[in-house]
Amino acid sequence: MTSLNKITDFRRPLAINLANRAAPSNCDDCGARHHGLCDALSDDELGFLSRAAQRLTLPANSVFIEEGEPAQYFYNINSGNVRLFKSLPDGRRQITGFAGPGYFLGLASKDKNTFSAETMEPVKLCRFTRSGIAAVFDEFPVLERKLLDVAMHELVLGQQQMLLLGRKTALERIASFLLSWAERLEMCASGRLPRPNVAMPLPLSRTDLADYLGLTIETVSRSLSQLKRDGLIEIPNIHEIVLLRPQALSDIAEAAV
Amino acid sequence: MTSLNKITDFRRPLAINLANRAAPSNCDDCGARHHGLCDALSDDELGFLSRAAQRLTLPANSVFIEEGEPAQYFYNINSGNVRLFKSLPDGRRQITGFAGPGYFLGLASKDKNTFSAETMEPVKLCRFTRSGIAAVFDEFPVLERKLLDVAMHELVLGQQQMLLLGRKTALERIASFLLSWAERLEMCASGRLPRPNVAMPLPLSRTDLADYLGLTIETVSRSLSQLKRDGLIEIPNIHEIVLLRPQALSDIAEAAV
DNA sequence: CGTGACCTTTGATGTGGATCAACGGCGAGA
DNA sequence: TCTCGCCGTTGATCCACATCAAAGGTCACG
Repeated sequence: MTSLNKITDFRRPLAINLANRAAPSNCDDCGARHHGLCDALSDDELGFLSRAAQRLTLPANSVFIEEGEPAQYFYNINSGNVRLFKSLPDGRRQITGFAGPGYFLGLASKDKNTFSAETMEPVKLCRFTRSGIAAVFDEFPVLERKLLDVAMHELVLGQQQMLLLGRKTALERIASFLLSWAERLEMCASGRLPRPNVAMPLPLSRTDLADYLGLTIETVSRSLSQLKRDGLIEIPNIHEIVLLRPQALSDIAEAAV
Repeated sequence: MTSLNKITDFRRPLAINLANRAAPSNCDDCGARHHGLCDALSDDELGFLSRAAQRLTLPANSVFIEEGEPAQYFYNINSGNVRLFKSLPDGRRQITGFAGPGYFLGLASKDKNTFSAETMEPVKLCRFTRSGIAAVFDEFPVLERKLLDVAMHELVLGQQQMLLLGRKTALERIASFLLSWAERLEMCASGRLPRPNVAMPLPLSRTDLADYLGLTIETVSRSLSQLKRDGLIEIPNIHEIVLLRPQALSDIAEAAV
């Protein structure tokens, strides 16, 4: 058995992502509470799942799902983060979401992939064949109910992002993003605003941020600088942000009048 | 039995919409092929469904799902079209999709509605309670597989729209929209480009178009005029458009280099 | 057939964010 | 420690689209 074929241990977070952002999930290392399918699965079910996948390790910045290519596999991320995006021929890029440990990728593609996925750091993931994942669903119909829930949550997030991209100003986009990122990291007290004065890890380059928010890196940088000038955030270093006044950020994000 | 409680005849198109645009579907009048759940349902199943809904008739321009309100009901549209949208407090609006006969609405909302829905013309629809729709799912698990398929298609459409809103120019947005609308109306030869020189009904105001594409009505009007000037489309009247050169439109929409 | 309300189109002007350009900070590698 | 390359920041300028304004078009209604 080669390393590529090593059986996956599925007793790890198994949240679902169906092409996009998904329910919050963290890797074994971080200690945070996990969400997703694993909550619903028995040991037997986990064992069954584990017989259907291959484990792979990918270096940083490798594109393992390419838009337009035949959709052969489904992936479950074990560690590391990936960006999901669509591109235009002239190089313009729109990041449609980020996927971290526990997310599923590729389920939305019927025939050809409709988006690309690229690792942002070294990534470990499990690969399912089409028939493998179908067998999993046949065996555990409960998965489908769960998946449907997550897919519908994805639709809600997609609508939020459409409002952001279609109608919000640069500053509103940045404020909205900071709050939604805090929510994704479960830094919000019971679904409300994030707690202030806590350093929030932000493992995204300015380029990623710009391509996610439909802006340029210069505008992203300027908007962050303005929020810093106005005392709403602090930027101790490039990969951390401290939210000083979450309520003020929320007022900007939602264009409170 | 009041008219509101009249039993629905579910022997009509029953495609699914989960908050957004959905798989193509047309009403009984139009004669086009229908997609969706009805393909998968027996007469018994349709009968079961019919006992779970109320039928309602709404006038034009009535908002029957309001963002932020408690999510009590699910709806299945029988006739007429509705717009789905999110708003900001200052009145900016983003239409996230349109739903026509056969579409389901409200499934994505867990607690509060995350979007609003407004009729664009007089609309007949069926209303399900939360427990009613749950019973339907318990009775016919096949529905869930179908719903999952449709939800995933919705995610794909959502990603397309994010690319449009985040990275495309006004002209590219209009061209993309015209092609996707033709696709929705099933005017495309086997999933390819729409047939040229056929009048395409376009029952949207310029305002709706602008709010869907993240533009202003003036920019929409100017872009359509330019396409007309360049000989790519004709506009016989405000509610019809003829695509003269679909390939050229596609080149613009996809920013072919 | 006239009136008025509303929508669309077109033109003139304004502006938010893109583009172009220069500089600075930081980590890798010799 | 120096240098190089890559990012991120900041400033100057530009431009695509928004905003402001006005003139048709269309349709309902008396």
